[in-house]
Amino acid sequence: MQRQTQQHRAIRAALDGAGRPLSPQEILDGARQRVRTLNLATVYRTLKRLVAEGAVQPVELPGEPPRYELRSAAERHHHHFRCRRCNSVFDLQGCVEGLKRLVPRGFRLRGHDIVLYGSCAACSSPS
Amino acid sequence: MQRQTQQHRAIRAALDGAGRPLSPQEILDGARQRVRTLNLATVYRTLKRLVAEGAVQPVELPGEPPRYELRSAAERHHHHFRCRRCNSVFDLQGCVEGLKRLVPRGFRLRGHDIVLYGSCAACSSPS
DNA sequence: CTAGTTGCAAAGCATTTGCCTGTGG
DNA sequence: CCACAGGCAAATGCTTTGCAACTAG
Repeated sequence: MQRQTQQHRAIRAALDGAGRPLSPQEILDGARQRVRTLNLATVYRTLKRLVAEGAVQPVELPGEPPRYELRSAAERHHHHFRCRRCNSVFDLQGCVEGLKRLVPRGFRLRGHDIVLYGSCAACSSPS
Repeated sequence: MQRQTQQHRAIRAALDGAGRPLSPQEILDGARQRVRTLNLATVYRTLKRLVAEGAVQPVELPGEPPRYELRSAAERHHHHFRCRRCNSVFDLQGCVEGLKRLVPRGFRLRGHDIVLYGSCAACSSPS
């Protein structure tokens, strides 16, 4: 059964407030503003439970540790953009067509991941 | 400068003989048949050099540890297909258009990864 | 109350690095 | 020769786990 602890709430709040996939460390940083004593281990344990119960969705990019986002923000089919400067990951809407063309004869296509790389708005603007 | 050590040769041979992307541990296992004393650290160091000089290409799929393949097998821009049944990874030729449409205003697009999932020819055919 | 949660520290793993020995050219 | 490469072990960095203390219900 799921207890309503302040840590638990702080972690959900951090994910909710971000609006983009966060790493466990980023979640810790965000959630600590509400619960000073929050521990990284607790973040991992809580994430595990949230993922198991479907409230949170892991976002895995090639060659990188997993990030996490609220399921509500990931309800629809979407992909991700990673900024090579600040390393943040952003949700993208929409998708592309023509993926079937890439599949060799005899293969059955069931799903796909698309990750775009570049620099985000903040990092692109000459501040 | 690149020395022609037996370890170096054994690692290249292992990659060459496999014909598919290998994990560092798989490379160690394969190359040890030629050089018994070969060390995992050496595999990592050698891979790093081979990647740096462009002889080897890392293959990173979401949520999985990196694998490595000889560049000759990955010459052109390409993407990957991972079979969810046998877990094999296949090279795909070609690419898709319309990726720019996904990018939010102000973002700069520099590159992308596409991974398709499904079942390969062997796993799709009712054997 | 009391079972589920948390904090802390230690344990795990995969990968990297320091350092001294070995060897290719 | 001798600088680069390799072996070994210790050091990382990220994630998980053991355990005693704590707290939500």
